[in-house]
Amino acid sequence: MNNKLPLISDKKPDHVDYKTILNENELNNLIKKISGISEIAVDTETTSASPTRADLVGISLSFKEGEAYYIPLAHRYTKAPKQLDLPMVLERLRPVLENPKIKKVGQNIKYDYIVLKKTGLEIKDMNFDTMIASHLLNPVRGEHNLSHLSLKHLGYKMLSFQELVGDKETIADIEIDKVAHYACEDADFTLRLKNKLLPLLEKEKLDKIFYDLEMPLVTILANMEVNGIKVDKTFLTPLLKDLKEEIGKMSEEIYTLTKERFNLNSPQQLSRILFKKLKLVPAKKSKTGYYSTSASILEEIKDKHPAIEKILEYRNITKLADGFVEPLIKYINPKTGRIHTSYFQIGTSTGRLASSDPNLQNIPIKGTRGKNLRKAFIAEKGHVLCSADYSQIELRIMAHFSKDELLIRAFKEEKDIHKDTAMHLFNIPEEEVSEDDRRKAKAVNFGIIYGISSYGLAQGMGIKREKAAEIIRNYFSTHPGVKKFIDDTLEDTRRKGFVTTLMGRKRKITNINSENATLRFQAERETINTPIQGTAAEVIKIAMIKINDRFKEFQLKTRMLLQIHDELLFEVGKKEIEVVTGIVKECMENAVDLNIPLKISTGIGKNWLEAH
DNA sequence: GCCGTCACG
DNA sequence: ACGTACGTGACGGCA
Repeated sequence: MNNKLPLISDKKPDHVDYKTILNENELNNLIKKISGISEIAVDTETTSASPTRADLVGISLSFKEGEAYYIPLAHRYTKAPKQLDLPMVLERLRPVLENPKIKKVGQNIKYDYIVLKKTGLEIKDMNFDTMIASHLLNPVRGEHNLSHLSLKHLGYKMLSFQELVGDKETIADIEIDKVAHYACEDADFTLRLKNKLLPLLEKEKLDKIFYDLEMPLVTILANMEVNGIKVDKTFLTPLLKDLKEEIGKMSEEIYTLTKERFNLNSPQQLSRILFKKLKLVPAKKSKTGYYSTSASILEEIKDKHPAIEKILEYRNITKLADGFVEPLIKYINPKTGRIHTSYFQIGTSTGRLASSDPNLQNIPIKGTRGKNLRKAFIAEKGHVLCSADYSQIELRIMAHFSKDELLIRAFKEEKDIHKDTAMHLFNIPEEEVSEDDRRKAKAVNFGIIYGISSYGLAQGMGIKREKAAEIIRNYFSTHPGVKKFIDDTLEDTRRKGFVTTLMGRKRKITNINSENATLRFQAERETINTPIQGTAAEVIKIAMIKINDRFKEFQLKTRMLLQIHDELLFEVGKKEIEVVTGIVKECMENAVDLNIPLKISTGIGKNWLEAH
């Protein structure tokens, strides 16, 4: 990395030329200047941090370092000057922003795309997002905002948004002159950053994944957020009422059994009741002074006291009510009747997406009660939901990377992979593999993907560590290809200090040579898991781009709604079901060419439970 | 703000 | 002997 960065300072670039556009004459001059350019940085100022709720306050543009323009549109403080008419400005900017031959540069440009799309303007050719570029260069959390990047790569300390807005409600309440400088800096610095970051991407050979994968994905994610998913409020509201009633009843029953009222939601208080007052014996210690009350611990002492089972069920129901049903109702947009999640493209260190506000990547599917919740996610009238998910994508990728004979053969012959693993692991013929053998083999396969350890496997299988160690030895002797892949990957990473995925995404592994065994083991598991999880993330991203292209090509109305790591969910017009299913299968299974086949399964239904 | 807990892939 | 399965987001409690 470049270690000749300037020290923290208030140094600003010399000779900046920032202008505010307040009348049509100035706008005309700006448009004239823009015609013929090939690249422009765009930044919108808005009233809220959430793009689906935000209103536009102003737009800043820069097409040359040190030169930027701010077009105020909706500043509303007393004595605010008259500003240009929004529809008129949009029509003037449309030939530029919708021109696919002019490259758009932005910092978190998905945000600006959504804000402008709501006004009816669609940015075309989002070419460079400095936030995404920075994350590719170092996939860690929380170091990719504009002020951080400016300091790191340009040596400029920017005025923070907080310093600009102070105690005022929104940016619309701040004087145009102040905002103009801030907004122009945003556009100007974004353009300057692009010029710094592109050579770095090229040097690290990250430009291909940036231009071919991450940037095309921005528009797709933005549209998925704008699409949202329809949620049946009439299903959730009575469900919440029932759950709340049940919670009330259950807590009374528990207090009776424990002969004391306390805050059931407090792990600390619950721990005191169970392990001090009732003198139950926990299986594990805790660091923070009281014994853990987690489900796995309580499961083990379930038959020791009648309250335990009730507490587990209480937890289950409160999790549903407080963690899912209530927030989901709140997140239904009154204008659209739909929930618009937010996708975070730089949210993980492996290249997966993250979903928030609300997180729609962790909607329950396992328990009977939780599963039911998926009935609330429904299709628009005349439509159905179509779900498509990869079968065993991570194990298939492990098979590809390791070239392990048994794994490759199992996938080529479309075997039940866990059953197949059990056969070889326990050396028994197929017809003698019991459900329990299969379950054990499944835990081993999970372990392989996570960077296996005897301790972790023992926990996952509910057996002794020594026994787990023996199973791992067996696995490696029957799967020498996997063993070699793990050894080679670790060796390579110890030398280079980072791991790579199929398309060349890198993750720095800081502690791979640490003296501290705990840190080193953690680093080793990251080393094994990252290429697997990261490549799976790339495969589905490629599929999303291909699917999007085909939908456009065939002018389909089907909308992509959700991505849940190895699953895509679509809202399909009833006439398009067959053609969509075909496209989705073709694009997902042929996203990349590996030495094992990729397989998906699809489902159709009026709600998410039925479709999955 | 951090911790314990728990939902998902 | 060490002591955690990988990657996330979000809740309520507590300091």
